[in-house]
Amino acid sequence: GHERGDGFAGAGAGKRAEAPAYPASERVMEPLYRPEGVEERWQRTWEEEGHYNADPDPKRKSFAIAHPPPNVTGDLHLGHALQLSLADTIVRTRRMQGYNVLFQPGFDHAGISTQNAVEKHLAAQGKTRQDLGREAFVELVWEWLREYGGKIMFQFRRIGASLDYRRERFTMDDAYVRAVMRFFVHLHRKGWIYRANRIINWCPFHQTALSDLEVAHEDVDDVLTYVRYPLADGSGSITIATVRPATILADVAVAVHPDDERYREVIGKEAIVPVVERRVPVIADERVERDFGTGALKVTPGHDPLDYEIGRDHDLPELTVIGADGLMNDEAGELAGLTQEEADERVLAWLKEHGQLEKRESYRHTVALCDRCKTRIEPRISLQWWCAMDELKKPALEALRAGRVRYHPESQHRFAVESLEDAPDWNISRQIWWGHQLPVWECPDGHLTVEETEPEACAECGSRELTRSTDVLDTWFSSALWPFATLGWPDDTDDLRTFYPGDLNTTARDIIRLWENRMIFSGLELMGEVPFRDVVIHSLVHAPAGGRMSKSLGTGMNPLALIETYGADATRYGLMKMASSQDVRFSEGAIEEGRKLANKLWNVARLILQAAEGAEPDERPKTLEERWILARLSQAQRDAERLLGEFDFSHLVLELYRLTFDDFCDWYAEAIKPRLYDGDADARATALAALERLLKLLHPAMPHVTEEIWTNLPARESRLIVAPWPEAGDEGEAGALQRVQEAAATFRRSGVLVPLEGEEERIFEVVVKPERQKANGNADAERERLQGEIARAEAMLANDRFVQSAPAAVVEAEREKLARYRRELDAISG
RNA sequence: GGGCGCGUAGCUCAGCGGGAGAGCGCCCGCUUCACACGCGGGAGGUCGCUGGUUCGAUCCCAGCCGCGCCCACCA
Repeated sequence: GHERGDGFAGAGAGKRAEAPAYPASERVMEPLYRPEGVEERWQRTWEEEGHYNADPDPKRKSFAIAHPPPNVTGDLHLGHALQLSLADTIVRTRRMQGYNVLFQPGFDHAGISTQNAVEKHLAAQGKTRQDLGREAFVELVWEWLREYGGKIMFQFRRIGASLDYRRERFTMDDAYVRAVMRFFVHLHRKGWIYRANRIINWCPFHQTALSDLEVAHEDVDDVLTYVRYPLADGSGSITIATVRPATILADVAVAVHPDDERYREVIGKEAIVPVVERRVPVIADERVERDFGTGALKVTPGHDPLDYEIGRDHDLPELTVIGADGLMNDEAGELAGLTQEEADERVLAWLKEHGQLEKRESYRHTVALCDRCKTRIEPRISLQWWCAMDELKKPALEALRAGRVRYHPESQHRFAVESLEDAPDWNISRQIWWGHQLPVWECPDGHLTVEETEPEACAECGSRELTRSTDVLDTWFSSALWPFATLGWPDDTDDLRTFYPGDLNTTARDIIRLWENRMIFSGLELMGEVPFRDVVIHSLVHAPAGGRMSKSLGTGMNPLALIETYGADATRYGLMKMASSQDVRFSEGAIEEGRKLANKLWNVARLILQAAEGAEPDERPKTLEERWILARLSQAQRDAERLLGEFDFSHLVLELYRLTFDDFCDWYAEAIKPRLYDGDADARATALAALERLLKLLHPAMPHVTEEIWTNLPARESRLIVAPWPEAGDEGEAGALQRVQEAAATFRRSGVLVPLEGEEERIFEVVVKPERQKANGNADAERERLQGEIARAEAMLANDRFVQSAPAAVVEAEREKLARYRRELDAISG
């Protein structure tokens, strides 16, 4: 019963509208490029014309990205926007290169996270989920999804992400639920899913078990209490240190390190636990830290993970004095019903009264918190479902080690491998209300039957009185299936055959263990192949002042607001520019830069289009600057392809900026201006061809402005979004490129004309502006600089050790530099 | 405690063995028909610190100092 969100009014999924009427002639190209309206129009048009659609086609090579499904309750944040920008840039390039591209959208039900959001909302009305009851609560969550799901897809569309929105999937869709059930049953039949009573992370607020990965850690100021435990034989006492006096009631031993000289005599004796006056053994265990506190540890297997381990190994009983709600339970005797803090006070009072409180000191340490609600985690022994990892992770590790999945940057690869190697069995059951209920049925005799759908009778005793487990699955259990459950698995579908395995996954570092590794092992187990070849770990964008961006801290930033101000193209550009190292501070300037690039493109297009009315593009260069710009475009294309292959988006975008500003506008456009004004047909034709190439290169990163310009080009019957990516260009004019670039560099530095040997000098005549001539006034300073350079180069070349040991090319380059400096100096002086 | 990453111009960041860079900001000059959201010019840096390797180090190595993120059962 999930109604799909519809981002645009009237832009129904898959509805194909008539081609929109935006004839070029009716469009006025104003001097200032304004993205408002333009972007939405193209987003709608592309979608309506079906350019985002991915349909199985055996004749074409396919390219697929299953985009990470966001949490339905969340707003689009900068991380999403960045992720979408990166992936969409690749996707659009592949589409132009002729691939049958699937960019898969959808949502994650995000179990505890969603439940937490809805509970917060209820709390604001003074209600709890218990007030509603499970059924009504789950219905309320669905209502939320209907409200927010559409919002998020609207935001995805608004950044220009070319996802196939017809294929929107949700991890709670009926078909998806079926896949999740199949996965559970599959693993259970293999014997890899089992039920066990162990100490787990328990959130007293959500009243559920959590996996280790859902636990956050935080430093807090606490108090370390030193407590004397008398020895039963009256031979003295042993002092332990604890931050949780209330748990003393559940102590079952005191442990010391076997090699600790101080306690040699005590091992094997009995100590008397305060308050409850229980006699417990003093045991030796190597896991006790001699340097901490007194070196003696109170052992409380019921309430501490380490103590639990020690207790198991020493066959100690497991006592429990704290209940599921975090309050003291009936076992705590007269403290029952108290909060832990209250119980702490009572225990401390008892200790003081009996002279067993040695001292208290302030102590800063890290505590475990529920990642969602920040409630202190209560380690608790509890019966939960587990997924054994030993067999499951083997093929995944093999695939990672063999490079069948590669992480970018490579440094993350080792982390992925190591964290998978270390992955312990996975606690997959949760006691929350929102999620996939376990496909486990219990009869009155306690037999469990595991089936994908409700069985008629207990598999063991035939009883027909079956109750379904109320536990739900860890949300990542279902996310693990995303790359293929979205394509119809467990059925054998055309979609699966066409688009699985996919190519790429983009994600942040903190998701590697939660998601990436799990998609890899489940893909291998169920599909027999890894779900993607490459994983791009993108930057984490921090607040401008540093630190995490977070709505609760007030340091969040809404990408939609940026899009409103700067446009989606500029926002995409800016985010990619920022995506350099692993953590990066948000800089609005980067987005402003993107806006200027869009405006620059717009204006150089105006120049060419105004002058080239009626011309046809012709990519046959006649002059030096034409040969040069076409070679330069080819070079830029090669660089762009390489950078995309390396997933180096920040350099890609830098390269596009330089290409546009420095080379296309400042040099090429300036150079051809006089010919353009003169009505030179060749100049117009080549300019149109060059502009087309430029637009194609820029389209994946900045789709809207480029498409908008494209429609204004003469005789454009196809959309830029599906225009063929240029053939790897001819760079035969690399010589011209180098000559012009060199001259350009020289020219810029010195403001002096340097004639090109054997070339027309016209290019410089046309480029020269009055201001540049004036720059000659600066010749003294320039002369001085050149003289310095010459002296430096001469000294270097006079250094025998340099000449003999430096690579020949380096020495040669230095000679050339010296010659050039001398030429330049002559030019100024001469 | 472990892992990853970062300290380069006022700010955000490129560069990572042979001339210290970009964008923004700042200063100067330009409203001539693509763009003043522009163009040209300029100031501004012991490239975190200390050692080492090298003919030569911002770049490689080691050690410090500072910062961020992730992980971690010292109660």
